[in-house]
Formats: sequence, structure tokens, C-alpha cells
Amino acid sequence: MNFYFDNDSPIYIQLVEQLKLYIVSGKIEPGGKLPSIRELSLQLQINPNTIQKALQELENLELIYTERTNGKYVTSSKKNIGKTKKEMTNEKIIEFITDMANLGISKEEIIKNLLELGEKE
Amino acid sequence: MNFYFDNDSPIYIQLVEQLKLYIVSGKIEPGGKLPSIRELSLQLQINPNTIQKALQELENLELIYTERTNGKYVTSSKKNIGKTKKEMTNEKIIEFITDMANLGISKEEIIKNLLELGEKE
Amino acid sequence: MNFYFDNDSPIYIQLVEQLKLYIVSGKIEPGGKLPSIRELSLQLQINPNTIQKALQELENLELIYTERTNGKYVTSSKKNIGKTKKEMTNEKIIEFITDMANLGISKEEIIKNLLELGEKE
Amino acid sequence: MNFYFDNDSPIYIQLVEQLKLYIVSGKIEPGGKLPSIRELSLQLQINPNTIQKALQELENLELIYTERTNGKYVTSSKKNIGKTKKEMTNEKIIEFITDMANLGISKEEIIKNLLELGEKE
DNA sequence: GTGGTCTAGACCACA
DNA sequence: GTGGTCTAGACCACA
Repeated sequence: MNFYFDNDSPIYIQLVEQLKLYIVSGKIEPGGKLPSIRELSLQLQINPNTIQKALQELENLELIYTERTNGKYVTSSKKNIGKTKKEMTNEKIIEFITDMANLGISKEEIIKNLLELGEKE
Repeated sequence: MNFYFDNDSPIYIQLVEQLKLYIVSGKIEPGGKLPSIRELSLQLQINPNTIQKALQELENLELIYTERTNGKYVTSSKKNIGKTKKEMTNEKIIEFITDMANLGISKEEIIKNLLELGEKE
Repeated sequence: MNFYFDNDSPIYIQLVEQLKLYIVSGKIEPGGKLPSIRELSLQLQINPNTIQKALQELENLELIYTERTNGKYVTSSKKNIGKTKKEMTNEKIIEFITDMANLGISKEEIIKNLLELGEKE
Repeated sequence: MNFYFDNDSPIYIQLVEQLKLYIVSGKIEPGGKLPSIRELSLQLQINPNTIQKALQELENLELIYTERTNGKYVTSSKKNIGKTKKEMTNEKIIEFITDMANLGISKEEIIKNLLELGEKE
């Protein structure tokens, strides 16, 4: 797991986004234990308060849960994970389509563009 | 021209984004005169300083220019407008593809998804 | 005589500067009659008030003088013209040296630079 | 670091210019931390908004960068600093040569003049 | 009328 | 503590 941060948005938000992606894409496995806040703080060179804030958000989304005195775990609920994945996907698709529409770019052009990008890679 | 503002990002940024879209999509025509800062301020119920800040950004992007004591105009340079449009489009496409890849969604799935959205509408 | 204007400084100032240069460099001859404000206004596409303001400045500098009901003339006084030329020159040289010093560039480097520029042309 | 302000141009521009000089001449070292906006405001007796505006310009020029909630730093990029220094130097030299040419003063005369200034000092 | 600058001061998120 | 945003409002030069 690698994390990248820029100065364009709050660090805790960037952390939430990246952890969400690791969870919904399965790169962090369901039910797995998370490193402690202290550990994460050291590893990522981020203030523990900021880590805590990010993890709190993930807990609100029911993607992780806390076992008192024991640590934090990724949910085992495929349903929760799937729901978040679907939400994220839909949100991003809708936003993308809207953006393209506002730019005056049709669905056909988008698809053509995507296919070309596919060939180049 | 309609403008909508939410509380998720600074007003001046939202104004810049919306004006950019109006310009690159041609809804404000190249060379056209913009309403004065005072007028926009009244219309949008936004402080003139905030309007000024947004327009300054657009001027930095060379999408508008200022005639001293006369007013502000959209650039007539199709090149500038086209360049910005291309930049905005590419940026959003790349971001979208990256997001989808991180979510573990393949290009084929995206296209399928887009086509389905097309049918629904 | 050609005039060029940008939006970086007030037009009347740009007009003063350009006229000063034409006078001190002799491109407008001493004692010569200037076009009327109306004519200049038409030619340069500049508001007559702006022309008037610029000419007033030149009159304060004793580079031109007004013959009531007859028009405006460039001074015949070589002394006045020479004095202004010297002032402008010294001012610009001092400013340039100061700028270069602030940039940490020595006199020797400047001269080297100038000579190189000479060769290229 | 000393700052001087006159009434000939906007304060924020003068501040930008002076900070640029301090940066490109190395008097503020690359990577160094700038005083906070509030501190500068107090020291220079200038409104924080005006300071902010000046620093924003420097950030646009990529001469400084912001660490969220932490402060502002001079870039460590020698490339950026060098590029700006070169730009400033060339600009001023070209402007100077043009001015002198318009005044009808030859390169030889300029150099003679510079050398004389050297002797006087 | 136009845009530009500046101040005072409040308020916010973030770390 | 840090920077960022926004408003209210004054004032200015210019055309």
C-alpha cells in the first residue's frame, strides 16, 4: 500500500479517499486488521489527529470498525463494501458525464476517446 | 447564463469553473463583453472583491482580458479557448480513467456503463 | 511617427513617454507644429481628454508650448530638449544599474552581455 | 530583509518585486521558510490580505509553495529560481537597450557611460 | 462609468 | 498556530 499526498486538498480527505479505494478494490482484505494510528502516523508522517479523523470517516461509512482496546478492522461485510463501491462508481460516472456534457462533448466522442486511450497503452 | 453555488468549494473557484465552461463551450462568445464587476456582484449577490478574484484567474488563463476603464472581454483567440477546452477535457478523462482503474473497473465495463446510461435517457 | 499602446499602464503616460522620445531624439523637429488634439484623437483612436492630459504634461516639461487659438508647437529650445534627454538617460541608466546590482550582476557582466548582444545583431 | 514602499505602484507589486529579488539573489535561501502572513503583516504594517495577494503571485511564479496549515516556503528548485532570474535579467537588459536606442544612444556610449560610473564610485 | 487596491475584520478548516 | 475566503466599504486613476 502506497499513499500519495498533495497540497490541493486536506490530507485527511486524501487519506480517506485512498483507503476507500484500497478497501473497495480489495487491496486491503475484508476483515483485515489495520495498523494502529501511531504506526500509520509514523509511516505516513502525518499527525495522529489527522489519521484519527480519516479513520473516523471510514467508520461512519461502515467500512471499518473499532474493537475497543484491540484495534481497528476492515469490515467483513461484502454488502457494505459493495455498496460503497457502487456509490463511488456511480458518483464518478455521473460527474464525468456531466462534465463532458458541459464541455459539449457527446457520449460517442467520449467512447471514441476511451477506445483510443486503450490502444495507446 | 445561470450560476449555481454550493458550499463545497470557494465561491470564486466555482465562478471560475462555470465561466470557463461557458467560454469553452461557446455559450459566451469569443470577443464578447462581460458584465461589469459591479453588475455581476449585484446579479450573483457576491461581493465585488470575490468576483474580481475569479475574473483575475480567468485573465491569468488568458481566457479574458481587460480594457482599462472600459470593461472585460472574452478573448477572441480561438487558440486560447481551444487549448483550455482540451486541457479541461483531457484532465477530466485521465482522472476518470484513473478513478475507474483504482476501483477495479475495466475500460469495457465503463463503456458498457456509458451505453446503458445512454439508453435510459 | 508610430504609436503603440498596451494595457499595462495608463494611456496618457504611454503617450507622454513616446512623444518625449520622439522629441528628444529629434524625430519630431524643434519648433515643429503638432497635429491638433482632434486630429491626434482621430489618428490614435484615443479620447481627446487623454490626449489633452498627455500634452499638458509635455507643456509642464517645457517640451512643447501652446500658441492660443493657433496650436501647439515643439519647443525650439535645444537647452530644454537636451536637459530632458539627459534626465531621461541618467534616470534609465541609474535604474538599470540598480536593478542589475539587486540581481547580483556586476558591471563587468553587464558589459560582457551588452557586447554579446552587439555581436548577435 | 528590508522593504521599502513608495506610492508609485501598488504595494503588493512592490512586495512581489522585492521578494523576487531577495529570492533570485539568494538573500532568502532556497527551501527557507517565510515568516507567516500575520508576522509579515505586523512587520511591514500592511494588511494581511495584501500580503496574501503578493505571496499568491510568487506562488504562481513557482518561487514559493505552501504547506497547508504549516506555512510558506521558498522553492528548493534552483531551476525555477534560475529561470526567474534569467527572465528578470533579460527583460531589464532588453528594455534598457531599447530605451537607449530610442534616445539615440549607441551601445558604445552606454558602455563608456557605465565605465565612467564605475570610476566615480 | 470602468477596473484596481487596500483595509478592517470576521470566520473557517486544518494540523 | 497556519493559510484561505469573504464581506463591507472606502478610495483611486482613468476615459
